[in-house]
Amino acid sequence: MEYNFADIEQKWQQFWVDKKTYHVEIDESKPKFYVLDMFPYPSGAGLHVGHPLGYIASDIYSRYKRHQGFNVLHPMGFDAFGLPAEQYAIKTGTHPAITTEENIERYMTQLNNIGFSFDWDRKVVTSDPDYYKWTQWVFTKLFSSWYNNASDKAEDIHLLVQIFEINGNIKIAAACTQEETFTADEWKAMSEQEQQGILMNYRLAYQSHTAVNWCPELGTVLANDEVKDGLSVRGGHPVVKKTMKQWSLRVSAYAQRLLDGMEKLDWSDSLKEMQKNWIGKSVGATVFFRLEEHEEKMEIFTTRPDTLFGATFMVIAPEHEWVTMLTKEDQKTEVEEYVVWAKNRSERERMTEVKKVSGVFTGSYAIHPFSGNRVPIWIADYVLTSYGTGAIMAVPAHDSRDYAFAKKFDIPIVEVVSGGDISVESYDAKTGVLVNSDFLNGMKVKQAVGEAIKKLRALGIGEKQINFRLRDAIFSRQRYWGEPFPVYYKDGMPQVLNIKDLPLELPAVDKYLPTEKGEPPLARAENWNTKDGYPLEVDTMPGFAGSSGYYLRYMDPTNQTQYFSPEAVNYWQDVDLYIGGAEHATGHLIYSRFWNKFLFDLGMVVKEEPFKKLVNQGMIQGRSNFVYRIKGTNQFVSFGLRKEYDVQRIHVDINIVDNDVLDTEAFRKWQPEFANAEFILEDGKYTCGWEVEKMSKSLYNVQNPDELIEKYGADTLRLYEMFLGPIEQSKPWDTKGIEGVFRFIKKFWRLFHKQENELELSDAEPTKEELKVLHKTIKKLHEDIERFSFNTGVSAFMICANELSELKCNKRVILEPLTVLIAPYAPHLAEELWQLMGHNESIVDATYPEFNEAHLKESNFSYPVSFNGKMRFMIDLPIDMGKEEVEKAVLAAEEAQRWLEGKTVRKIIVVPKRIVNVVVG
RNA sequence: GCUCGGAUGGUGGAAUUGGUAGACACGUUGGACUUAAAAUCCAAUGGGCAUUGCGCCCGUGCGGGUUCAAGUCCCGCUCCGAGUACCA
Repeated sequence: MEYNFADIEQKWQQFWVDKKTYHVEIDESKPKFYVLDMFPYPSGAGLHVGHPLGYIASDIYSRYKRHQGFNVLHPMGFDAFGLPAEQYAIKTGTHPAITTEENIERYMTQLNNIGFSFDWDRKVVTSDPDYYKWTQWVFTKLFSSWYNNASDKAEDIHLLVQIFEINGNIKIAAACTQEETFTADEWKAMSEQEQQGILMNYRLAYQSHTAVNWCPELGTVLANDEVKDGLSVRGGHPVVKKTMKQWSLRVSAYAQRLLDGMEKLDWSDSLKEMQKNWIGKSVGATVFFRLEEHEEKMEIFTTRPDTLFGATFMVIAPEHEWVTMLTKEDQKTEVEEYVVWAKNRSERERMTEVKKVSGVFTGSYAIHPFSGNRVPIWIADYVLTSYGTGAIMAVPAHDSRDYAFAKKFDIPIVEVVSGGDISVESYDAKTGVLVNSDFLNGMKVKQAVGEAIKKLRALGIGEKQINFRLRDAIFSRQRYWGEPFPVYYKDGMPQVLNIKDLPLELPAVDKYLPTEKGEPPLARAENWNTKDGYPLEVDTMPGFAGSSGYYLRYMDPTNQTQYFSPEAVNYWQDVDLYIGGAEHATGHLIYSRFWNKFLFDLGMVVKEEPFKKLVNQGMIQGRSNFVYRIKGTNQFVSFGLRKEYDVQRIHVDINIVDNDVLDTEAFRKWQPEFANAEFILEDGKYTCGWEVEKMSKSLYNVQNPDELIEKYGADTLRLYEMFLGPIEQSKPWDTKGIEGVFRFIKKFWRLFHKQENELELSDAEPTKEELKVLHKTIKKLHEDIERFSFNTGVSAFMICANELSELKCNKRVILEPLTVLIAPYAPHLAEELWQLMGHNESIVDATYPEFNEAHLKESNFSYPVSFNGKMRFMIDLPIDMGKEEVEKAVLAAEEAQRWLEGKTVRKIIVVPKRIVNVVVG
């Protein structure tokens, strides 16, 4: 008798395709439920065991919701633009579209082997012109919109032009990079060119000269979230700052809404925290300082206006536009040297040498707005151009960075908030009483902040101000394999294409490399112009362009005239459950929310937030194995004996290690250099060492799901991935536990079968005991699935199967509901059993078994009895017994006597249906 | 540095509201079945002491505390992971 998973799984996967079991359509008669996975980038390496983890969880949840009568949208697609395919193209000349297509095929096969309930009719591929048409279309909308801070939403750029024509930009409250003001008359007097130039400062998709993260190795610009520790996230190449003309998205306009929107979301605290930090709201004041020898006033931003009297110097960034203006003749050489040095430092150096204090005095002074004192102006690279105004007032007594700087350059440190000891270190806390601060003296920090701002406002030299760390997203990439911008240049000014000219398809190029002049690969394309001969943009969009709105396209994936129809979005609304990795916290998940809010402002989507609930699956780490070679020899010593020799630890392929025991023959064949390896064994075995590391090819610890499916079947893989541990936790992959799940599946199968693998079910009435087992399981599974505790869910199935085996229960009334219960977890197994039990329809729409409390009713409860908090014995008592009787029964119990002997009972705690604790002394 | 997680047997983990710590598995050991292997089944399995039976003591990273009762709550540490990094 054997459970033949290979045939059964094959059979049902085919059945699902033939019957279109997972195809969904709008169905007004049912409530909708939208379960989304973060779609993968189809890499050449195929799936490893870590990828499907989240997909399995979401698949279980989708199937569960379907059993409960929901119309479930559970699509899958591919984030298909990206660097690896392009790098491969550069090496081999193969068009990235071809590589991508092949990889997608492979991914789909692998995914289908796991038995997912995706509706492939809704597949979305970001590199497909049918799809990126709409990415381009949204870009044109962003280009034609500005952000009105008064109405707090995006509006059409024509409305802005109308306002300019009436009032100029004087009264406008907009998210913009425009600094100069102009009147209506001035606006009207401008040339078309000039007007377009001004509008660019308001558009939500805009072009500007900005300092960008340039990665020479990749030959492209990267967004902030694509750079970590001064290196590119993809590839780990160095990144430098460079000023270039680039497209950006004005994400910062939405900073406050992105922050506010999170409150209602059912996301993990850690993820919300990450986004909050990334958005980085800080409330403070903007203050203008007069300059001693110039008309201009220097604007600074501070979160501590209360400490104004402690400002003993000012600092501007080395890139600040006033560096030359403020530099005095005798400081010139020094300043120039410093600025050159600071600019040439790589981002990486600048980051790793944070503690190194450097700077130079300009020779100029500002005038303190309250005291009238002269305040020296310094240049230092700890002040960044990109945040605030690129200039600060330095309060060394209450800011650790200013403190370090003042100490190094011997600048006075004046305490203005009491509470610390500024002779030792700065006192940064926002508690204490103001001193040395004229009219602020005696106030608490919070009050002083308010009073200082009041005074600044009265003097007309300052204002309350909110700043965000969130930067606009740089949207240009100097690469080939991305969406072309729907943009052409007319007299040097960018214009967007009309929807009828979309999609603008990627042109053919002879090589996937920059041109000799250093232009991006698209510049190689022949006749890369509009029909009218205007040159097209040669940059392409970044990876996050296509992934920002893909969840919307799933709702109506084949629509040729619209991004998605109003009917579709009104029905599917938003994503109810989104499962994916936390690594997208500051990238995709911010961009997507921005994208959605923009479309919400346009009235196209119905929910302001796209992802109601979000679950982060933890990473699956690798478990590496090691062998120990005695240095300079070809002798390998077993783990336990390694300390007796001078050894070198070497990674060994986990596929030739079983339960940490090395297959020495396989090892000799593994790599030529080990062909003559000799082994020093322990107990006749070679035991390997192990360690949890990243899952990576180079560490020989990659587990491929295909091999496991071949050996154990998809249902076992599904259950095992869930059984491994909590979904949100990172955990090492260790194959040895899979046997236990495999045994469980076979055991489950055996409940329904007799020796010859022949179905044998009894139609007898179930016993009380059997009903209890079933209903206990129903209850447990319901609770576990709702709190995404899939590991305990699987163990509940195991307990159930163990108990039913013990009871030798093969009754239909028990096993039939159980089959439905397990269907979301092990769909192939469930379908087969369901059919064997005589059903002609797929199990996917079978009604989920209902929990009946009555079956769990007990007449007795087995009380654990503790003495002074230590559990000593159990006592069986009627469940409805009153506290006092319980007390009596416990004290009278035979087992209790030895604990009571010679002691006085001080207190008895009885918690009904929980515990009894007797306090003796 | 800051923010957020986490630490429970040989291993993965369970304990949902403060109430029997170690569910469920893996592994290990012993046994049954078998010519043998596989598969399956049974038993033991946190540490220590006692094994003449009942048993007893210790035990959830460390040190304190609250409580009849703490893995769970509070205070102070240590270590590990993730995010972030001169954000004024």
